Amino acid sequence: MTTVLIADDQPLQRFGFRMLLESQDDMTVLDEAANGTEAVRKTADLRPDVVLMDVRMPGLDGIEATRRITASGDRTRVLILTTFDLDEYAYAGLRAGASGFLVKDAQPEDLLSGIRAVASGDAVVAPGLTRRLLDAYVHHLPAGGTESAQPDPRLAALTDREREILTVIGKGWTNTEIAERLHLAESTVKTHVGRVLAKTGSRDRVQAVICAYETGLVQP
Amino acid sequence: MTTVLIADDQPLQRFGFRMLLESQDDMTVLDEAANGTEAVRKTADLRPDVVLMDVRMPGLDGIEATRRITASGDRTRVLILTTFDLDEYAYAGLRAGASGFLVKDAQPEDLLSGIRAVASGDAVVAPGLTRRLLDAYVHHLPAGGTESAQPDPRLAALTDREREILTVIGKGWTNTEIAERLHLAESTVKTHVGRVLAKTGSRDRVQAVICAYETGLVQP
DNA sequence: GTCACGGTAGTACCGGGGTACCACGGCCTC
DNA sequence: GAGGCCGTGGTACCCCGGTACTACCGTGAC
Repeated sequence: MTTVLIADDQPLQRFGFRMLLESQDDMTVLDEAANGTEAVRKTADLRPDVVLMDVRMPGLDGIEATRRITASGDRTRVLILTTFDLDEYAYAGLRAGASGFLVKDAQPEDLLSGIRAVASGDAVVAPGLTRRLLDAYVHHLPAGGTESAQPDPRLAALTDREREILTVIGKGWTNTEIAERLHLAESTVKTHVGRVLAKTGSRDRVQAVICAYETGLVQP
Repeated sequence: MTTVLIADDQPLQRFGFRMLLESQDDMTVLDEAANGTEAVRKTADLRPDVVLMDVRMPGLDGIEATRRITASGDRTRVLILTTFDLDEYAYAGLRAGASGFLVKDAQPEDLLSGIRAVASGDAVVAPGLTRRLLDAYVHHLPAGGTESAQPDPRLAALTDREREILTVIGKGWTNTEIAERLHLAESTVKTHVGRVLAKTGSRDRVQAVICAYETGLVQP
């Protein structure tokens, strides 16, 4: 019997998860949490096998909650769920010690099998992310540079992080949103944005967005 | 007995809604749709009382699907659900003929009562949005009439001048530059820009640029 | 005539964006 | 060890962007 704690700030989402999990006879939902703080506390109290963790939550977010739970030394595994398949969440989540990372796009059966996999000590990553995670980790290695497909010279000077920043600028995120969603200080975001503007020759973020579209970094 | 069609691209979300609705003895879920096209087709086939419509869906989005459903003259009511309380969706959704607009933050009971309200002909709007909607509608009433073969619904409500303004915003011009090059006062430009943002559902000019690219008004 | 609408223009206000700095830790390469 | 790059963070400052509200004029519809 696998015991699960559901951490999500949306009541409807929790309801759906609970219904799904309790329809399985090898799973029990011990409790629910509406934010990261609650998740950490209830995990310490209840010692579930798996915490189903949403990333975006008010107060303490899912990533930081994951970090605290895995740092506590408990054998509780964390399976992170997010609405979007944003790489940054995956990196942060896995670095924080999560055992798995799924997008809410998943089929119910995938979630269930993901929970079972995580409970038994395996790791699980959403299919669409696996390749990009590998790419990113390969890129992290010193040898990595066979990538001659640099599309546009304007992007050549950007570091990985800066390219990432440009991407989310291209999605219309404000500095505050970038800071929140990438777990950075707003001052750091401003530093990055400033460097992106300088390197791409953009006067402001509007021109940076245009640059992102023109270089194909983001697409309509 | 209220019949409902669930339109959402996320299987887990659909599952949650279905479970919630079918736990009520005055509601029946006729079917589910994973995108806007499916939603329109199944609505025409099944004639549900209410369509529970997600905004973000691949292919045809919830707003456009809503427009087609309400334009068909059926008595089917559309209740739009979105993850975020973004005003732009609300404006566009209600302009498209939706009978209600709720955020997924809502309590399950709120969703249920919302469905009942909509089914009985009432309108329902998420509490946090009501005030802002009223404020916006004091200015310009919903645009009626002229929409026909407009490529993108978000541009439908724009006047010629406003479309022109959006185009140059998409070129990265500042308000000052627009004023100079179009021989206008900067205050006039601001007025136009403000209306463009409201009508396209953009929070700021960055999102307006994205809108311009996504609608094809400007191209990379 | 009057009403609605589009285009123009103004004022006032404020918050976020952008800049200019500086600083520190980690890592890699001489 | 020294230097450089990168990512992170901070402070202080200024200005543009966006909003709210008001106003006038011309045109077309009724």
